[in-house]
Amino acid sequence: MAATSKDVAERAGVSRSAVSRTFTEGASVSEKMRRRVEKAARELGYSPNALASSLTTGRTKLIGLVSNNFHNPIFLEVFDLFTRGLQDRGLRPLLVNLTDETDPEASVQMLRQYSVDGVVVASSTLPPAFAEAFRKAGVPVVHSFGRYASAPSVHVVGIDNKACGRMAAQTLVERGYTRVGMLAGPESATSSQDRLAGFFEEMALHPQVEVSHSYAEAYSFDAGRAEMLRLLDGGMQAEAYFCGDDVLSIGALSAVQSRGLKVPDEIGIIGLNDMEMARWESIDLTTIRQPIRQIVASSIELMVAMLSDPDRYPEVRIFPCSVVERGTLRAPRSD
Amino acid sequence: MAATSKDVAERAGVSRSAVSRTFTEGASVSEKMRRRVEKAARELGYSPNALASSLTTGRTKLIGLVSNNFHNPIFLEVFDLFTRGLQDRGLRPLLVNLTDETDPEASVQMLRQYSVDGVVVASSTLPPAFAEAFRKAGVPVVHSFGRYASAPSVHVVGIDNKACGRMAAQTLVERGYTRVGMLAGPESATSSQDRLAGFFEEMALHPQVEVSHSYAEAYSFDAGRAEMLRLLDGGMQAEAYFCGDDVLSIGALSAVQSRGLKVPDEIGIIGLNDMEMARWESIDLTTIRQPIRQIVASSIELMVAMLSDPDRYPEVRIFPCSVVERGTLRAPRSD
DNA sequence: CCCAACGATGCAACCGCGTGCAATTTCATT
DNA sequence: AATGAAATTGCACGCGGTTGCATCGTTGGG
Repeated sequence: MAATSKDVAERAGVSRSAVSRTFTEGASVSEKMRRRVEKAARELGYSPNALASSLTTGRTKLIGLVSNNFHNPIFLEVFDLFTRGLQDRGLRPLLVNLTDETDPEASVQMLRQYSVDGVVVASSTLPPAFAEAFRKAGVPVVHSFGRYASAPSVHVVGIDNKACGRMAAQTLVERGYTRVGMLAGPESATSSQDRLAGFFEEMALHPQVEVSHSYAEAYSFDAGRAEMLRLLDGGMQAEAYFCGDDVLSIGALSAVQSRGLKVPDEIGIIGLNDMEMARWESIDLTTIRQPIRQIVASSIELMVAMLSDPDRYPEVRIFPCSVVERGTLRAPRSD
Repeated sequence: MAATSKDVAERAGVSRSAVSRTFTEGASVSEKMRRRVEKAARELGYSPNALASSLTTGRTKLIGLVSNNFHNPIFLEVFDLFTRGLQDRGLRPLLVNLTDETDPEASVQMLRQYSVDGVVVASSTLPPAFAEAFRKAGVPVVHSFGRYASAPSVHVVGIDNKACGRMAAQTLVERGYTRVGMLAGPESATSSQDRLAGFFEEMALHPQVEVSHSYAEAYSFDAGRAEMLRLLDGGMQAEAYFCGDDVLSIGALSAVQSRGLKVPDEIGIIGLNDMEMARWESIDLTTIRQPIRQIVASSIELMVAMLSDPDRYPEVRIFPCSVVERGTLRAPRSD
């Protein structure tokens, strides 16, 4: 169906090498030859087969984009940023949706079969071991939104989740809350574990504060709402909650509202992410801002750097987060 | 780096053909040979290079998944469903984000360069011509959420947007509204155009109703909110609005709330999609349900069918929509 | 016991392209 | 105009697999 370099060569009356060279950056071709080949190519609607060429060059420009967060709206933006950023650099994202049923090992093998040049794991819930599996297979990998580790074996770009947990704790303490809780994401998610650890670590410095915690089943509105309803109806209500993610916060707010409680007077909420919805007047969520754009941009930079130097020394890039004050926490004590 | 069939062949003391055959479904290999090859393959961590084999088989199992709706949360679910559905059938989605800056023609060429077996265009806003460009290039294509056409040149799976517009109109008429408006999505989107056309068509049968319309800049919360604010502050307020999509509806609701108006007493809203948020108690949106799962599942079925019969006669699959009654429209007149 | 038929295997060509190398052309220089 | 260097071109091989065809060993039926 599609024209090959042979067809073009014949039509232009030159060798296949010549065709290949006119379509190869920096190859030695005379101006006359190039024009001749390009004319023939145009007439035949030819464009080189990227896969065939990858066989000899060893580069496919395919990047595996693997994630399991297909329910958190924040990841739509993440996918948007990743796909655009990769496209802008001539790279093609091969999307992998890692559900609970899919075998992680199979995904690794699949991406190797397709000879991807690199893999970016975009997930705040997958364990480091997953990204490491790619590294072991010799594939450049960067884990975005991954777990911070002091001695990483793969590139990690994200935030310091523990520090965020502490930050949330400090904020609640400053506001004078004395009975607080953390409504974390799924227990298996590394981000949940770390945020929770930081939260408790900081709270340990404030023994006057009573601390509790529980887990939502997923990073989703519904899970946040369900868990908050359970807490409220169980009569275990704290004065304020740190929710592990904005989606949980917003779900929780809906639950609070359903039970007729006033925010922030009767119950306080602080989230994490600063997703677009957090700004809505009807929500007005106090939250900790995670710099998504920077994380994605930095991940892509790192990936591009690894393509030219696959053995680049593993690096951790942590971006600072900060509290965005809105209306779901009461004002700081002015004592 | 990675082992090749030659390596495996040498190690097992057989020919490369034998290796190829043990990894090819339905090839003639003795049980003894297969075991021998599999052992060597296991020891070397070999798995066949999908790209190299595609060179001779002509199939890559790559499917271009192109969209430009990276801001409507509904599409996160769409991507989730598509990626999982494709994966389950051994197909790999190559994701293409079609922004305003990217040249559509370049995308077509790019996907051809990667020899994708097929393309699914998942977009409610792209014109039919875009999908047709793939067809012209000889690539199987199905346009999901595309424009209904009586004489399609490509496969289209989706809903009858005009009928939805009429359905919304009827619903408002039944509720006794006499001054209504449509808050449509971007003017260039085919779905906007068709929903609007249907809306006006139906309203033409009810001359007692005063009808107006305007466009949001995008299918997004913010755009819906902004446009509704403009309408309210311009004093052009109707009694009820049909919003072209739930995200617009929810943005509009936020605007209505900001201006201190009561829903549904002072202003009514009906949306389209029935996204998860529409069910939230704090939103409780009356809307028209679009059967996303069915549309995606059907699109994938169609794509798979086209892979074995590329010249399959173009087909349009339209799924019925229905009104989901919640709390943002007043009760029907009981006259 | 012989021969036909069939399944298993290897050989070699090919898929579409890149690239080292040698041959050839071009061009500036003397 | 002759000469040497530099630029251009083509040849042939290889990238990792697949597959038609010929060969070879088995098996089964007469």
